[in-house]
Amino acid sequence: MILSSKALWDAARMNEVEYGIIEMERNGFALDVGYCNNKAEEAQINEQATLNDLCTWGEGLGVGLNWAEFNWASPKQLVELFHDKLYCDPSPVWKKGRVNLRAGDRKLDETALEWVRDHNSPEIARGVDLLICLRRIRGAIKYLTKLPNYVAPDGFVHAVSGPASDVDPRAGTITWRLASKNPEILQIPTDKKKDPYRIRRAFVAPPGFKLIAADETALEAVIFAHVLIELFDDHLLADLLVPGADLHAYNAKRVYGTYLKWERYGHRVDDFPDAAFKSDDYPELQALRQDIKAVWYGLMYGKSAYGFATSLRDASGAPIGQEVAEKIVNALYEALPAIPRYQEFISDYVQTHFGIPGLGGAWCDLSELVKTGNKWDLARANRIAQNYPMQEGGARIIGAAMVDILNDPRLRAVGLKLERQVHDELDFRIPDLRLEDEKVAKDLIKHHMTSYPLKSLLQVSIGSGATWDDC
DNA sequence: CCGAGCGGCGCC
DNA sequence: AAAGGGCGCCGCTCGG
Repeated sequence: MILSSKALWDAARMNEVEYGIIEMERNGFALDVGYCNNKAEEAQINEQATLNDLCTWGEGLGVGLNWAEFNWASPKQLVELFHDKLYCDPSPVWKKGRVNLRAGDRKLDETALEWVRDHNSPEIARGVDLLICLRRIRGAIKYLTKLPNYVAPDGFVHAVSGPASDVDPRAGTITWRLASKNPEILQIPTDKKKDPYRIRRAFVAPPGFKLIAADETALEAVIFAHVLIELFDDHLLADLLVPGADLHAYNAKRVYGTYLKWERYGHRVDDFPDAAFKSDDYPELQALRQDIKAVWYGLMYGKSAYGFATSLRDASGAPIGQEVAEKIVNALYEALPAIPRYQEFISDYVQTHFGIPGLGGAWCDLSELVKTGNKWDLARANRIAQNYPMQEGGARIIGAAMVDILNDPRLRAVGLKLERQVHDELDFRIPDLRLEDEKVAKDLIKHHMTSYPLKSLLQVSIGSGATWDDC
């Protein structure tokens, strides 16, 4: 077993997590209905304008479609338009990987649409941009119009959250993460580019309260670091996840500089200080840091050079290709040798035991996939197993923190209420207090969120404000 | 008319 | 044939 020592410790808490979830659901959260209505109105006006533009664009194409009847939300009609009428080559890529073109698959999600846009005339590109814009607007309208419907008579929204169980109809997951529904508060947009209407500004502190949001820093990476210490006594990753260190800058320097010997701004990439990789003065270094970060998280989810070959782009926007992708992945393995070591360990473990335990001891059964003898099933089992200990571990750690916070008499005394759990984030409301009381509450929250017994260092960033967006 | 299946997309 | 883990919701499509 990898980490069963804490299994009992966690089992004792899982009951309490159930109570914490119920309390959280009962607390609910406040919603600024006026904000939702105003923004919905604004979005609907933009939606109509975009639809008009699309209609005009369509008429200019001369492909003989009935634009009054055309449905821009229909995948079937979009395929007909772009591929049967406009003869655009089908995109080989989509958001989560490659498209199986030989099987006749067609994708027109945003990633695929961008590929179509970049491989066709400016006229077609304009339509693609309008369509992407329309989808963004409609995505926002969905939340802005439906969220107010969930406000209960007590003035709060009470979403449903829960852990996975065959007999439990509540939302939940195999990794013991929570899910949420009615409404789905875990999926509220946070990326400004994707959400110009700032939906999180509608998640407000009720009168007399303030919101606090506390977020575990790089939670799954910290758990991974712990696992590497437990398994191999390898402390390198843990040392890169302490205050002052920058894992992704380290990786960018080692991979692109030390191993690939790339230069930027006339110097080897590894000659720059870590801080340069976050500096607006060096956008090319920022881009390298972003890329290696994408590789990092891709690897965490089982992605391989095959996938990076098309998902990573060079400066001109072209896919980097298999050869460069392999170089980058191999260089990252050299920079952090415990990664391939972990992958081999997990692969062996899964073949021997037909499953994988999480950090907290939950068992993930993979026997169906392993025992078929099919190499693709086995590869899928390996991908699941690579990630499972971290995702399950994250759920346990945040669950334990929830319990400790809810049980803390000092936090109860100041009236702290848990509103949401977003996998590695806990959101609260607290009565408007004297400043020093708020500081005490924040320190206690931080304490409980960093107390899980790991050999690596948990860190928390915490913010407060009048809306979730401010936090 | 309804439900299943799926494409697309938001979050971590 | 397959090459990125875990979710929930909306809209479209199609068959019963």
